[in-house]
Amino acid sequence: MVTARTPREAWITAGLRALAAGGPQAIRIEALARALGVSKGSFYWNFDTREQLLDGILDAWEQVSVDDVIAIVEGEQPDGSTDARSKLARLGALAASGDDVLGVDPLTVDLAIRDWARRDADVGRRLRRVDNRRMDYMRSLFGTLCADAAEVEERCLVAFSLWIGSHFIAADHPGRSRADVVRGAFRRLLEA
Amino acid sequence: MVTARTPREAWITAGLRALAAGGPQAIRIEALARALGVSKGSFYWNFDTREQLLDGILDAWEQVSVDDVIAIVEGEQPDGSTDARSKLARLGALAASGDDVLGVDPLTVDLAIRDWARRDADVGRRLRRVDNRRMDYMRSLFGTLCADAAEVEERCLVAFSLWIGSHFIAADHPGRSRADVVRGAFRRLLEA
Amino acid sequence: MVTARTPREAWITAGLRALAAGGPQAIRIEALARALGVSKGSFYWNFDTREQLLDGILDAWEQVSVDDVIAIVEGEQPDGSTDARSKLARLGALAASGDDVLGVDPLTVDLAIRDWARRDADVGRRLRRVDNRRMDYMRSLFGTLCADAAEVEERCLVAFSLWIGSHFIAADHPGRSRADVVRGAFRRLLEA
Amino acid sequence: MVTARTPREAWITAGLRALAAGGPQAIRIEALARALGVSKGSFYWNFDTREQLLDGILDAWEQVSVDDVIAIVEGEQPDGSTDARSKLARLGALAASGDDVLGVDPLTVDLAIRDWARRDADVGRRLRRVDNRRMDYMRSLFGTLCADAAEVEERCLVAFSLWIGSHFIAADHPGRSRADVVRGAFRRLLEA
DNA sequence: CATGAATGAGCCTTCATTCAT
DNA sequence: AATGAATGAAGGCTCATTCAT
Repeated sequence: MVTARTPREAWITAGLRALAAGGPQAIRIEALARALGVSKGSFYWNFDTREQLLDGILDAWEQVSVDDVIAIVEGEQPDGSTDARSKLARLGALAASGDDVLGVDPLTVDLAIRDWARRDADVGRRLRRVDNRRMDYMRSLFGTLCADAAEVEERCLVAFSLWIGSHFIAADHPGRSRADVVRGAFRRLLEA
Repeated sequence: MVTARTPREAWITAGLRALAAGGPQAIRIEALARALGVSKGSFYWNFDTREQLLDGILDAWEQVSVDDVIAIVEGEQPDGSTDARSKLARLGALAASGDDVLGVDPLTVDLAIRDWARRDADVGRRLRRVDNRRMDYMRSLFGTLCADAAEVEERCLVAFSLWIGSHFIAADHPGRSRADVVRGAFRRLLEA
Repeated sequence: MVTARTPREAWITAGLRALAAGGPQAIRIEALARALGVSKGSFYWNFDTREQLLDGILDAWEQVSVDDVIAIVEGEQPDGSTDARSKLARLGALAASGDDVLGVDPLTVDLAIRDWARRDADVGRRLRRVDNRRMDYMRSLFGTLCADAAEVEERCLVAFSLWIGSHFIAADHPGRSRADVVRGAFRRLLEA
Repeated sequence: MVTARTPREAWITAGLRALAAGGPQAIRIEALARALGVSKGSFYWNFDTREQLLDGILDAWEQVSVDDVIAIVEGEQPDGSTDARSKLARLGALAASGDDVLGVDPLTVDLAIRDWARRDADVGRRLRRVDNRRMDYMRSLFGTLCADAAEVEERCLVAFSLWIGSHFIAADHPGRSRADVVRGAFRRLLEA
C-alpha cells in the first residue's frame, strides 16, 4: 500500500517554504496548492483546517530545529576533537551556514518563527521550548570553559544573540564581511 | 516628534501602531480607518495607494528612529558625566526601555521592520541606512575605549545583537531575569 | 442627498423572494447579487454578515405579515358591513388570495418560515409572536360568535389550520377544487 | 418495517433521519457517511448519485407512510370496537403521537417532505399520491358518519389540516395545551 | 464492498481600490 | 477634506463527484 505517500508532509514542506519566504500569512492554502500542482480543495483531505497545517508546520520545525544541530555537533567532529571549545566552534560554523533541510532553509524559517512568536502565544510557547533546549546545550558547553554560572549565562545569551542578531541587523562593516566580524566576536567569547 | 496634527500624520501614526501590533500585513486601510473613526475612502485623499502609506510609515520611522536616541544620549546625562562609557551605559539602558512615542512603542516597530526587511528590498535598504547610522554612533563611542578597530567592530556588533537578540530569543534564565543577564553581558563589553 | 436609496431593502426583498422560492438555504449572497445585478462584495456595505440579512428578512416579514392583513380586514369592507362574521369571511378570502407585497408572495414566505421555524429557535420565537397575534385577532372575532371560550379556541385553531394545512396538503378533491372545499369548511366554522 | 439490513437501507435510514432533522438540503453524503462511520466514496457503490438516494428515501417514505398507519388503525382496536368513529378517534390519537420508526420520527419526516414538495415537482407528485390515499381512507370513515359527500370532503380536509396545521402553527393557547385544543376540535368533527 | 485521495464548483467573507457627490 | 457605495480579486471552507486500488 504505497499509494501517494507523504502528501501531508508535502503540504508541510511547502508551508515551511512559504513561511520562510513570506511569514505566516503567506501560508495560503491556495498558493501552496498551486505550488504543489494540486487542487486547493484536496488540502482538506489531509488537514481539517489551515490552523492544523500551521500546527503541523510548527511541529515539524520544533522536532528538527534542535535535535539535528545537536546531533551533528555531538557526532564526529571533522578534526576528531571532542572538547567543548571545538564543539562550540563547530556550532558557530554550523549556525553561519545555510544548508537546506527538506528543501527549506532552516535559518530563514527560524527567523520567521521568531517574529511570529511575538504575536501568537502558541508559537511563543513553542519557541520558548526550542530556545530553552538550545540554551541548555550551550550552557553545558560554555560551562566547561568557565566556572562562573552568571558569566556562563551571559556568554550563552551573547552567542545566541550574535547568531540571531547578525541576521536581523542590516549594517555594513567597512572593509570586512559580516561573517568575518561574527567569527571574530565569537572567537572572543571562547577565550579565557 | 510632531503630535500628528495633519490627517496624513494621523494615518501614519495609526499605521505605525498597526505595524507594531501585527506586522506589515496588519497595515490594512480598512482597519486603520475604523481605528481613526474615518471613512475608508478618505484614505485616498491623503494617499494614492497603500504602498504610499507604507513609504510614509517607513519615512517617519527612519527619521526618528536614530536621531531621537542619539539626541537623548548626547544630551544631558543624568549624572552629568560626558565620557563614552557613561554614554554607552545610557544607550544600553535606553534600549532596554520601551517608551511610547505617539502611542507607538518604537522598539516593537523596530523589530517588526527588521522582519519585514528580510522580505522587501526597499525596507532592507532603509534598515541598512538606519542600522549604519546606529553602528557609526556606537563605533565612535567604543572607539574611545578600545584602540583595535577590528575589536571595536566586534564589540559594536555584539552590543547591537544583544539588543536585538534579547527581544527575539525566548529562552528562560533560571534564577535571573533576561534584563539582568543582558545587563551583565553588556557590562562585560565595556570592560578593558 | 437622494443617492442610491433603499439598497438595504432591495437586498431584503430579494432575500424574501429567494426564501419563498427555495427556503432559507436559498438565501445565498451570490445569488441575490446576481439577481440585483450587483457585485456580491457590495453586499457587505449594507450588511455585516449573512446572518444580519436573515434577521432583516425576518424583521420585514414580522412587521408586515400581521398588520397588513388586519388593517385590510378592519378597514372598509367591500359590502360596507362591519360585523365579525363578515370580517372573518373577508379574512378567509384574503388568506386564499396570493397577492404580492414588495414583489413577494407573502403566503409562500409564510410557509417557508414555518418550516424554517422548526429548525431554528430564533425563527421559532418570531413565528410564535406572529402566530399569537393572529390568533388573538381571530379570537376577538370568533369570540363574538360563540360564548364558549374552549370552543372559540378550537374554531380559531381549525380556521388557522385550514389556512396553513390547505397549502401543505397535496390531495385531490374529485369533482371540486381545493378552494371550494376550503370555502365550504370555513363557512361551517362560522355557523351557529 | 425492515431494520436496515442492507447497506442501501442504512443509507436511506440515515437519509430519512437527516431529512427530518434538517430538510432535504441536510441530506449530505458527507454527513451521512460520517454518521454511518463509512467512507464517503462507498456511497457510490450503492447509489449512482445523490438524486438516487433522494429517490430511495422518498420511495421508502411513500411505502410506509400510509400503510403502517392504516394497518394499525384497521388492526385490533384497543377496546375491540370496529366502528368508524372509534377508528377515527384512534387515527387522531395516532397522528398526535411521535413514535420512532427505524430511529426516525415519521411525523417530522412528513412535515419536511411537505415543505420540500412545494419546491420539487417530483416530490409533489409523490406527496399527492400519499395524501390522496390518506384522504381516501378518511373519506371511507367519515362517509359512514355523514351522508353529504360535500360535507364529508370538508370534514376530511379539516381533520387533515388540523393534523398538519397543529405542527406548523406556533401560537400559544392560554390555559390549555395544543394537544388539548386539537383533541377538542377533532371531537367536534366527529359529532352529528 | 468498499477506502484513500483528489477535483472543481460554490459559498461566505475581507480588502484594496474606484468613483460620484 | 471627505463620505457612501460599489467592484473584483482573493482566501478559507464544504461538498458532490470521480477514480484507482
